[in-house]
Amino acid sequence: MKYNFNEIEAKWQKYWAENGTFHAENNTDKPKYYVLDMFPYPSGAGLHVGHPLGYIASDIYARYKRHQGFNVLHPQGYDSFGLPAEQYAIQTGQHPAITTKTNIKRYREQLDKIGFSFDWSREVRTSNPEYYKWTQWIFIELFNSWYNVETDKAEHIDTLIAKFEVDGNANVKAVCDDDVAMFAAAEWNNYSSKEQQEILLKYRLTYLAETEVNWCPALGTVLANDEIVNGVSERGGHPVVRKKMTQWSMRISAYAQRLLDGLNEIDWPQPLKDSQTNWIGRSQGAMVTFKVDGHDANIDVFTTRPDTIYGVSFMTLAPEHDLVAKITTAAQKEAVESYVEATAKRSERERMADVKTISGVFTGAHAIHPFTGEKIPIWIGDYVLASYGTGAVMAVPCGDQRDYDFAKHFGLDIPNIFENVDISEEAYSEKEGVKIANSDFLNGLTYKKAMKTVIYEMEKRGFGKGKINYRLRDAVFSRQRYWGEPFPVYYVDGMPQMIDVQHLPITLPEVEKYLPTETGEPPLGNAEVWAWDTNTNTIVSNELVTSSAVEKQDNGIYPLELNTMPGWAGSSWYFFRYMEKALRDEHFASKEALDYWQNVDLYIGGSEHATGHLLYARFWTKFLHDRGFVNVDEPFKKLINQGMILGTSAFVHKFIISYNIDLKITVETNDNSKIHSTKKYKNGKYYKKEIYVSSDRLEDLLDSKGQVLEKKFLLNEIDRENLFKTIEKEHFNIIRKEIDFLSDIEIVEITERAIPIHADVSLVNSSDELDIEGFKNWRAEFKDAEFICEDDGTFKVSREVEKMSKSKYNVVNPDEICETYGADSLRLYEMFLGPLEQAKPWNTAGITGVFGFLKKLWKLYVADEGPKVTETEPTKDNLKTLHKTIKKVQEDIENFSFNTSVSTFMICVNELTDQKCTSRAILEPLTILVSPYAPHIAEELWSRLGNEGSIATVKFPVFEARHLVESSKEYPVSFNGKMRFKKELPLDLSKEEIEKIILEDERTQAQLNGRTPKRVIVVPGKIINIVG
RNA sequence: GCUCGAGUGGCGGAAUUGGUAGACGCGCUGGAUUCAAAAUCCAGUUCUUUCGGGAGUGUGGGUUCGAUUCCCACCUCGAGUACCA
Repeated sequence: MKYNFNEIEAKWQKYWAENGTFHAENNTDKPKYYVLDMFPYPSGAGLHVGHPLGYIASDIYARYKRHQGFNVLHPQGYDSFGLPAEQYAIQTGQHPAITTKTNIKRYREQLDKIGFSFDWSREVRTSNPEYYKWTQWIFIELFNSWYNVETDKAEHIDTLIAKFEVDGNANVKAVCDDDVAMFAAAEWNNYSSKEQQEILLKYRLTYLAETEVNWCPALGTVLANDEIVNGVSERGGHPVVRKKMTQWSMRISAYAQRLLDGLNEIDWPQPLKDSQTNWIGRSQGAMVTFKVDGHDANIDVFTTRPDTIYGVSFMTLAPEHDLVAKITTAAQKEAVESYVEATAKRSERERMADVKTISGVFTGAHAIHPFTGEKIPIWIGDYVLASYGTGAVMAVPCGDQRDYDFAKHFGLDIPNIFENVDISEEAYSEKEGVKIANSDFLNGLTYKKAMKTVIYEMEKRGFGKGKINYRLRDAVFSRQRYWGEPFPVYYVDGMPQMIDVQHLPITLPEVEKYLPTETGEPPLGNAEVWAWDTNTNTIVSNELVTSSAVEKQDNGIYPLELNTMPGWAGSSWYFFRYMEKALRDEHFASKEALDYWQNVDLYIGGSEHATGHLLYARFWTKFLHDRGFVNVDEPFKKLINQGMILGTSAFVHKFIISYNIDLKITVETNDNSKIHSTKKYKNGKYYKKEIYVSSDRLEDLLDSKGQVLEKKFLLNEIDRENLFKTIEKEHFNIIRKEIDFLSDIEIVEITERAIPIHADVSLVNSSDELDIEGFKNWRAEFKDAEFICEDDGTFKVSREVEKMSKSKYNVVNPDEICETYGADSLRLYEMFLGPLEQAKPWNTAGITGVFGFLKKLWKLYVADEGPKVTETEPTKDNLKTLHKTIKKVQEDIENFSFNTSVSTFMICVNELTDQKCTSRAILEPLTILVSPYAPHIAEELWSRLGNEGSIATVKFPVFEARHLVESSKEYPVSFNGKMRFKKELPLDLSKEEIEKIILEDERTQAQLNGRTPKRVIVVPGKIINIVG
């Protein structure tokens, strides 16, 4: 019987679905193991072979853990809110919910074909009200929380109010806005409710504030910092500008230190930890206050080098700094204003692209150096960022290259405060290896000592203090989009109010259009039924809202929030939702479920989420932990980044030869004399011939960019000759017909070039040969294409590795692979390509290797006539092969080295085939070993061996070392470290015995050629090395 | 610029604490089978060679009996980040 993979795979996929084989238990004595894949966004394009890589790896691990006796949770779901569905809705009017549903259906079909062991009974979709009810709930809890620095965790806002009522805010240590005013308990108690709410907003973990945001006009929404790449939007690459807007923000900055510390507790790839560390950007230094001369104003600066304070010779403010307008002198007013205006006009991208140009303007004002009392000029310059620190720097040109360049450019002082350091060429920015000079009480001190001393001194004198600054900004949480979670928020008198939890979910309203309103409000502004009735606690028509200010009456009906939540809202807690299966309406997950499953043991996904999803998910987990809703502090214990699968693009080379011609015309006059003339035929017109040339004929003629090398002919002599014959036939004959008296045609100005064109990879076979007919029929423009082939008549394409994408015609669809080779082949091949973490190119040609392996595996169990497994005792060799394989495969899975275990299986099957093994004692355990990788064939063979039920939870074979014990070893014998020959020797020989035997060997004598060895190194069981 | 990661046959890659470099697979070459093709099977396949051997893991040095593996310097490619005071 043949290996009929299509039949087998369909059969077992059906079996698994019908029997709920992979449903995880919530009540069991088994140890738990939670394997999770990063949340997929169901895009319209469907999956290509690159997408399932991580899913296959996690599936192998999940299946392996089941064989090891674990209760495995391996769920899957969809991050189904998001921009593409909405963009599509804007273009077509199709409701995003419908496209999303269609896309999910397609995803599911594709995933099912690959044979994953997902527990679909726990599926999650972020756009389902049943799910986002709890996203809204978390938002409300964040609103009702503040960050207590003393306890170093989030607490309910009530504990803060209690402190205010008793003590005011003077002694409250909280993470809050910079601009909170001090008040006493009595004042607090006398504030109006609105005043109290305004103050509390400055403390809440999610708060409404006017912030400078990244506004993307093309997308009509704001973007978070991690959604911008190189100054343009990550999706679509549209320009982004700075704009002030009232927005919901998340006080993630409160968690900066804990997010940093937590990295030490988790098993994540170092580059990913590094990028989070960078993003959080902790820097230790001091906050120093400079007085402005002649004004009642201070400039606070943050510096990491307070030890260099005596080197300050000027200050620079960001052009956007609040003080700029106030302190600028009349004489400088015009220059400053035009500079500020010019900077504001420049987009963020321009500013970033142009790092080299130094620009700035003197304000005319001076600051007072806090130690020396000297007057130092205050400048503005766009190298100072408004959004970092205080938007102002104390410039120390001798110690900072940017300050140095600025000073040089504008001719400002560069005092040297380093002992024996030359700063005539550049600043000295090293911290170590130098002593401070010209700095009064800091003279002679090293960096470390000077830091301590100067901070102590500043704190004593009251104009500075030690401070840790973070680059991490609070995260903007509002999006001006339709397809996202609505906020459970309505507004009374401009103040946000939370809707009571019992009335959730607040479901997304229907709208006519998915675009912003004419007045520039977000798409929800188009909804007609989008107001909150506090009497009935229902959503009612907007018309019922009365403006209390105008009509002086309050009917209890208020407008709802028009923004929606960002994409990362739903994905920041979904891993907890999978734990709960039954009572999803009552809680986001039950206490029992949370206690049992804890957190994700293994998380596999791409590194592109380093500073987005993976940071936000950690933030929300820490918050939920602080408030006692979950009992873990980190969501993902171990994380692996799978590498990208790249496409192997195929190129055909279009060779274009173009030329002008001169015509020699002979006119016979009446008197039979002849006039010869030469003229350019149809001025400006030239002839062009396009032809496709097989890539082997182009070799060495193209440079690295695919351009034809100068002055070189692209084609060999014969090809050239043939080509011109064709040209003559096609072009010249036409000309000859048109013009009488033509005596000759001369070709002038020949240009040749070759253009590589992507050909669809499905038109190319494993030997890089193009299916010419297929190519002609592929697109209309190739219908009449002509080809110069190889001598054997084939046409070869050239190959290049690129990102897999539609536009490069190198996308490979997993469905087709499953159809032709089966899901088991796909799974094995994805793993076989190379290490999980590395980027690697896909080339469908190679899949025949693993496909052949599966057929060979099948033949070990099933002969043409029927089953061939016997009850015969296994031989020693059989057992050795099996146990070698058990050992290696187990080690490989535990090290996530899946590519090497596929090789191991191949070796195992090759050996057993050679040994003609038919023994059940060997072949039965082998099915279990293979089952995590190729589950369908494993199930089929397992059942053909007469077993009942699924192989999924059968115990993994146990490795027994005794089967690998050897009595002899084939020693490699090296001379000066180079292996020259091998010799089989018993393993129980002593070093001396080995040395004696080996020196007597005639091959040793031949190698030594009469010399006496200086030394003989014998490592028993390993190697023999003879030196001399 | 800075921070990470990686350089091994024609290609994907293997080599577990320093111990036989190139496992396994693709491709290629030759052969068997076949009317023919596909499929299958067998042999070979790092380079070089006067067929004894010699060289060889990005380059140059070092440590060692022995280095793809450890150390130093450099080159190339990839990823992330970018005026962070």
